[in-house]
Amino acid sequence: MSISIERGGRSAHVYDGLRDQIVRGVLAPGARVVEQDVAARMGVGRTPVREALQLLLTEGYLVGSEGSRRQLAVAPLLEEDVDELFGLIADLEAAAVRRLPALGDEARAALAAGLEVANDVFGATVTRVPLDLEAAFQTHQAFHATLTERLAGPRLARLLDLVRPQVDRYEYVYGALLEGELGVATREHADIVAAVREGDAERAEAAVRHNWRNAAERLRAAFWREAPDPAEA
Amino acid sequence: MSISIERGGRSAHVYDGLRDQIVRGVLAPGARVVEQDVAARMGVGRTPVREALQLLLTEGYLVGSEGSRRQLAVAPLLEEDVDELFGLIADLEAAAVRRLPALGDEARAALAAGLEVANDVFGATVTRVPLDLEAAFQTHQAFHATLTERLAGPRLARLLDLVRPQVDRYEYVYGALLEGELGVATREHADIVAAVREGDAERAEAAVRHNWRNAAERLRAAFWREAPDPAEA
DNA sequence: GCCGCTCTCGTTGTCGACAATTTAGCTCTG
DNA sequence: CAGAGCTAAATTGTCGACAACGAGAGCGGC
Repeated sequence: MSISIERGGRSAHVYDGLRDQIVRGVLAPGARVVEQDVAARMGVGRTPVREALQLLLTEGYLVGSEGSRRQLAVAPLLEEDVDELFGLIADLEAAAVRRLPALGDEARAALAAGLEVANDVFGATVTRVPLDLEAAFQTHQAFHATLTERLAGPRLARLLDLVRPQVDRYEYVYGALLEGELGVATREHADIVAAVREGDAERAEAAVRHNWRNAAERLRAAFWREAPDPAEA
Repeated sequence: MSISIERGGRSAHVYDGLRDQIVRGVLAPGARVVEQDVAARMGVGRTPVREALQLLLTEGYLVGSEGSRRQLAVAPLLEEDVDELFGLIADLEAAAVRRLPALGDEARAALAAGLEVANDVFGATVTRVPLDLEAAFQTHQAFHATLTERLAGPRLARLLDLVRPQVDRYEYVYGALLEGELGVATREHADIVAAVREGDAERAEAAVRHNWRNAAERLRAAFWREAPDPAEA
């Protein structure tokens, strides 16, 4: 799914479990995270936990209290971060899409086809009632993963892996509020697919930016509507 | 040299020491890094070393051999990475500069003034003979740090901190080869300063991209001239 | 009753030891 | 002499223990 530590050690297991719980809100923003508790809960020693925790800290899922002694807590979701975060992911995906001309013709066609399938799956998921939020979340992730996985070089892919799950946190927590508006996202995705198919990098980049800007707008509207001051740890 | 020194833990000490040695080429690309060796050399246990190593791994200074067991080595400097890396730092700085209008008038003036000073210091350093490579390296870092430190939000600043030192590796190793061409960089910086002073975000962004594109070009020329195949771990 | 102090507990930082697994060298055989 | 198998060293993953530091509760003084 994401960066993941690959080697099937306990570190990776702890990391995956904690990250999942954070993204999905099981571990609430602001909740304290204690090494020993996690170790006991996961059935491992403190060393793998420590390793996973450090990774989660550098990736921004956890924040450490200032001081020589780090006190870890789940990073809060702040409205003022939405702009920067969504602007960032837009810039990064735009950078990936800009490399569209570097792809060969048949590779580009394959990419467009893959994107179309991914968007169809996403569209089918979000129109089903009742909405399966988890499925919508995953199929949406799949679309954007498909978009960049063959366009981004290793460094850019790293940054995308770093930023995207943080965006996912916002999308997941507020996904339920956006229920009626997910069809719009499908149409925006279709614009991206069309631009990719034609190999028009400039238009594709614009479509990507448009998509993320609107996503941020939708999200902020939901913020304001539901939770004027959500988590101010 | 960075702000990060005083957060006293042995972890930080090991991290700073190793990163410095990698950026400055003391630890050659491809060199293996063994926990116990580092621990013995730094006079600490393996735990802080392990922590520092993991950080250096996630930041891309080290690469791990594929397999269940991670074998760490200093990441190689490859010519084909130059494009992506410099394109990435250009995108990120451009994203920061794009927020220029969000700054107030007096803050913008202060930024322009600070940049001018930084560029003057850099210019004075690179025209001195013989060239003090270390000083040139640091004053160049200082200019770009000044440019983004008040424009970038925390997330963007994180990504910049992540990418910039990797660019620095290339600049440091090949800085000696660029000796005669550093004056050009000073002029490119002056363009950035002028655009910032006038608050012209678009022109500033273009100047930033121009600067990095040229830097990549200069670097690649040096690569090709001196080392057709430098470090292929 | 409120404020400050102390003391205990909680939590993290660090280390050494042990186990597992890979790697490299060595020997034996064809 | 070459190759395969085996053994030993090297290196990493993991754990439990100990020490240091901070936080919060309880206590005493004002």
